[in-house]
Amino acid sequence: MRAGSLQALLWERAREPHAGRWSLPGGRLGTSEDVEASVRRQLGEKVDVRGVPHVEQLAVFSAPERVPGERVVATAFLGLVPYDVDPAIPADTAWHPVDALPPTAFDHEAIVHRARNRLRAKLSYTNIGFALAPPEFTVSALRSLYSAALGYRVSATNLQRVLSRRGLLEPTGHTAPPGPSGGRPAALFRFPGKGLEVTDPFAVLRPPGGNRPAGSTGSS
Amino acid sequence: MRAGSLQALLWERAREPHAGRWSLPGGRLGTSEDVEASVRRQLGEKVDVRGVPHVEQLAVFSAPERVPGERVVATAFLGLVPYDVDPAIPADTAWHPVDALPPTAFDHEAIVHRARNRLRAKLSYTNIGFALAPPEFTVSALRSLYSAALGYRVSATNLQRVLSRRGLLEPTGHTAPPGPSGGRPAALFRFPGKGLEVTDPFAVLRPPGGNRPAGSTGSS
DNA sequence: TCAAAAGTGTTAGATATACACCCATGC
DNA sequence: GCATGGGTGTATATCTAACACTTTTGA
Repeated sequence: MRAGSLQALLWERAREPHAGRWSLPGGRLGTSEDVEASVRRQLGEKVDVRGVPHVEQLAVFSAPERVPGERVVATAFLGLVPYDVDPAIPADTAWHPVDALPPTAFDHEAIVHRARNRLRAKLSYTNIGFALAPPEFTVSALRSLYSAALGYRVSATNLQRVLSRRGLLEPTGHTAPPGPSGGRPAALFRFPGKGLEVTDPFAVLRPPGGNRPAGSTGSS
Repeated sequence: MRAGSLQALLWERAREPHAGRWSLPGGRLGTSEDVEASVRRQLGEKVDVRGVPHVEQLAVFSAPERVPGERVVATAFLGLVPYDVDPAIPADTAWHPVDALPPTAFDHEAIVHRARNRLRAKLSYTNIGFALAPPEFTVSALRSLYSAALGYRVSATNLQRVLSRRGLLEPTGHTAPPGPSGGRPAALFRFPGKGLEVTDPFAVLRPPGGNRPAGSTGSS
């Protein structure tokens, strides 16, 4: 997520198969780590990205011919980095807009699009924005973020109201200086939580009584 | 799903490790099949359940010590069978209520609970009920199904209205005969679609315009 | 004083639950 | 006729998008 569009970090393959095409960073699972630990390790070792605020499983891709040669089963992950973080990445890697990917290797385009859909869905009913936003931000910066990720124009007015109602916007008391052409200085906010929370679990078909007890999320 | 409660098909382990405990049906992935094909094959071969209307990936379980001995990575699935189907299952397998499981092997209890949570969520925003209901059903039968799966009392009145609005209830024109104590005969309905569809994708934070084009689901 | 950006008040629409009331059948 | 289960009509509550309007700054 940078420069006003949702972007994915891809790595240009030097060797066959699919030399010259772009692929997602990844690697083999070690014998003493689980898949999430493995993803975080690969991100650190291969593209030097650390401290990713949120990582979650997407799906297993296992079609027998998805990769030439011996069958490879991949567990795909969605990992999110705040838009103000710009890690030093190797020369053969680059960020690419998710809506205009270069030629990709294997089934990695499908994986990226699946990740995008997951992100879009969770922006609506969770606090997942915390993983894409800097520690402090203005509502209009958040509006740009949501617009870029969702693919349609989001109103800052209503975004603030919806997120405030859910307790996802905490004023820090600070303000950001206005731009060169003036304007009222924007208040700065933060996300109160640091982990993923489901904020609107009963979007429809809610249980009777309408009472929504305070802390009732949990995902087993 | 049978006898008024959500149930899972488990298999009693005869051998160590975890002999006597109950485990989910499963097995190794073949070299020429993907994970979904493998799941359907295992269900057919091991517990003689075929034609499962809906199967979906849950998550990968990969903790190094989840199974004694050599590390085993499992891709867990949620599979649903209509409540009127009662396949002939082997002697060492049985249906168990998801809310009162017997001692389970490995991390299978966590997997079952995760599956239950996934089902509960999707009952609210998809047509996943089609996989649990018979071809034709009354609204009150559907009410029992939803109540058992969700764990709270669902009103038949409102269930009918909500599902009708979404186009998920199609009258067949037939009626079911009343019970021995009388009562108005119930109309029979069917689910129009046979595959999973997201019916309420924009529960919150919907895009501007409010126009929800007819066929806009898709999950990549 | 004016333009620009931020933020608030208010309205209207959609969707859901709750509950009262009517319908059709068996005894 | 009356009990029983099925189905509809009608509030009411909640949440959201839309939009007008006010606030605060720089030139």
